[in-house]
Amino acid sequence: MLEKKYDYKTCEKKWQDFWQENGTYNFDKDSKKPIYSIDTPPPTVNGKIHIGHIFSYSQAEFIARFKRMTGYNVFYPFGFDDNGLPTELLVEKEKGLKAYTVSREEFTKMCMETVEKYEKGFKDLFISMGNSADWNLSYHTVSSDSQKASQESFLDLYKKGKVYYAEAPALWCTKCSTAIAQSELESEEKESTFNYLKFFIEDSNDYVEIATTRPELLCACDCIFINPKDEKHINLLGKKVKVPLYNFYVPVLSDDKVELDKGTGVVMCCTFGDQTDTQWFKKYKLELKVAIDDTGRMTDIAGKYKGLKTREARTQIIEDLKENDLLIKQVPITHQVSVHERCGTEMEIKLKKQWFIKTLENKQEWIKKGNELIWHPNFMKSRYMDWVENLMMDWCISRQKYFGVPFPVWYCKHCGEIIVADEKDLPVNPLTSMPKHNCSKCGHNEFIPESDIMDTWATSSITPQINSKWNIDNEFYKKLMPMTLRPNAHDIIRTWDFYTIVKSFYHSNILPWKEVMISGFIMASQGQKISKSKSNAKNDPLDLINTYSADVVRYWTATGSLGRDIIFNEEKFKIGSRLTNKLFNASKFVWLFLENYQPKKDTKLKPMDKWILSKGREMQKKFIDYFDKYEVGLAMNELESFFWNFCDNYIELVKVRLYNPDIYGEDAKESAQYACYYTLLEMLKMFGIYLPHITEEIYQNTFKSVEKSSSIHNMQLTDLPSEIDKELIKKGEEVCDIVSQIRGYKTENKLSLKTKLKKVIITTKNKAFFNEVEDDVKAVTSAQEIEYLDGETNVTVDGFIVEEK
RNA sequence: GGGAGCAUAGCUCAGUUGGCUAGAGCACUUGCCUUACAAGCAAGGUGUCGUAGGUUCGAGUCCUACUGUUCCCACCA
Repeated sequence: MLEKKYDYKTCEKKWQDFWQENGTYNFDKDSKKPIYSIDTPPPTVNGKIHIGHIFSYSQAEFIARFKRMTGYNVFYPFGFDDNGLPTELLVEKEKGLKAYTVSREEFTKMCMETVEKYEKGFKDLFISMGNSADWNLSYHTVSSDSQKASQESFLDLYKKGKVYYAEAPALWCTKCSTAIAQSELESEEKESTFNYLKFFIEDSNDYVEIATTRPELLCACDCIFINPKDEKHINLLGKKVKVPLYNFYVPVLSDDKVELDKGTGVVMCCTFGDQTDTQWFKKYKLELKVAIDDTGRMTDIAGKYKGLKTREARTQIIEDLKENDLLIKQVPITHQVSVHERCGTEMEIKLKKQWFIKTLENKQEWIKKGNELIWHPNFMKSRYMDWVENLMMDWCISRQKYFGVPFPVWYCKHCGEIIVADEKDLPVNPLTSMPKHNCSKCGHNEFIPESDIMDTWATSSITPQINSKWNIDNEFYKKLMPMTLRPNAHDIIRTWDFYTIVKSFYHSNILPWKEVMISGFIMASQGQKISKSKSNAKNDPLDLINTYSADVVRYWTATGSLGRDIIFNEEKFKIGSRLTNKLFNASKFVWLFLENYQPKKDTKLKPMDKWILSKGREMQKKFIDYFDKYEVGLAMNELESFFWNFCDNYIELVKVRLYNPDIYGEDAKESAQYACYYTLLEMLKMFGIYLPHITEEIYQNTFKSVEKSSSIHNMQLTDLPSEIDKELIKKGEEVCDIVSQIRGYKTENKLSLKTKLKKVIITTKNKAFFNEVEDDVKAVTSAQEIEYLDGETNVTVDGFIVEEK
């Protein structure tokens, strides 16, 4: 028996504990069922989980549940990405210190503690959302196993020549004081100023005008460029010009990349102002002049500006240019600049020795792999393709940071030879251990450890390998790889998806997964992203769970279609609450008539009972079709509208039969019981995907006594016992239509719905069918007599009886 | 500048490979305490399907162009 009211506050916790204790969602290693594996992205441990995470993770979770209920042994691990820059930034913020102010050991310890604290919070939140991951399969990218896998991955690439150590221009964040990768850039619109400067021509009183937004780089100027087709400036070619304030001379060169209509059509080249400068640097073998140090301050070559932050230097230099009559004019502009996604700092370019993974040389392969993958929705593939086609640099994986996976690398102090660790010694920390052999090149035995750590993505990009026990359990690896599905939001296609494809290809020449499912973003009202800075109590996951229940929050995450951004709209939560309330009440009601009922296969069905089964079967098919396309929201729409139809039309039609077997016969009751039993059971299973708590509560108190399965979530979806009979469905709908018209008559006449009608005249072309269901129609409309006419569907009412109270 | 998504009722959105008179919920109006649910039920009005062409017997759906909007990428002199 069900309680009178459903109390989510106690029930949700109760069932969450039950599932954990019973291992309801555990992966069965020995099962014979086909495996469906999900490569769940481990969330970055950098603070709070916001509603966007909940949205994206729930969508994938629905798939896990669906597959579990359709014959698969679901492998659904949940991990945490807890190493690298994001964690360091979090710890620095929390502790109010900078990593370099404490020892490396001490900082690492702080990181580990912080990570543990946050992960507990993350895990609790996902559990309280009813997430059905198998928590026994949890993993951490900073764990020893992950570090080992990550270092193995590095060594494998090293042996295959896919990773190299070189001095090459790399993107640099002066705030985080580390190299970063192209994928970690974000563009931001910024206000800036074009400063038109005078570059005097050697041995002349003439000058050439050059517009620059970065006058602080004057000291790093190597040359100036004109376009070879620039007739106005072509006579400058071969001459030298004097760099303002610094008064050294640089040559005038020409290059096609110079745009005639930008600025003055003449550009200064500094090492490095932007990506074009790095290309010119290589092409013309220019001199390296470093104006900005690792932390964003001016260097020696800046002269009097040394030690100033770049912005301060810029202001000073502009003052000085004005004073020396070298500044012609200033024009304000807005332009898109690349900033570091983690901190918003404008990106610089630095020439330093870094480790790179080759990505540029295999563009064609990345495109091929992208095409082999099945993308849900398909249009998201173009984001991947766009990214691959526009790749400019190899993937820089070394970070000048502290908390992360170390490179298993030393350098010979004598000859500089790179010494890598033996695979059997992994994981290693080169800072605390030494190579086991002398330098293979020069035989010396003094080494300098690599103190950099790896990009966090270098580890995250092998989650399929980590979870499938690559190099640990070969049989298991073969069973799981490639994984079936990678679900993630569209913002990390260029990182997670791309890098994982790169690694799997280099390691094993396979795709890491067969399919990817890309979910959208949650937007605040005006179509703005809900970022951490914009999240508030109104959309805080915990508050929402408290206010509406986890089931309702889950319901909300199933709105919309896959891949599309949706606007956060609280209305959906209210609709979800209504749905759960209705589901509970409908179940309670139906079970008034199902206590001690045992469904019989040979039950003879009345037409409307056949109708609801057939209509339900039709809905099931659509539901499954949508799930096959990963359209979890559209699948739920089908189920939901069927359910309301079941309540408002079907239950109303048969309730009199259920109440009164003495009048309508035991057969009529049994027929309705049969249809109710199966329809409700199947609906509960399907709703269970979205609303696991309330459906479990209902199941445990009702169907379990008959069905015996320990949890509704361990059951299989089964076809309703009926064919899809389109004719029958149509006829049944005509009955509903007639009933609705009769209700309309009562409403118009301000009558109660139970008012008895003297006579109802139904016009239909399906008189025979109406004859069969006459009891139901009479019961639901309180009509005492029904007369039939042949023609298009219509109904008239001939009088009513108002009973005295 | 290149690419992608979206544009349907006041709001949020469905509308499958083209096929009856374009749907749902919310909101709004009116009524109903009906032996599950008043957090309920019933009934009701609401549309140049962004614009302009095209294909077709037939277009919200396919094609072309345009407009608006969001996102991705490039552009940092």
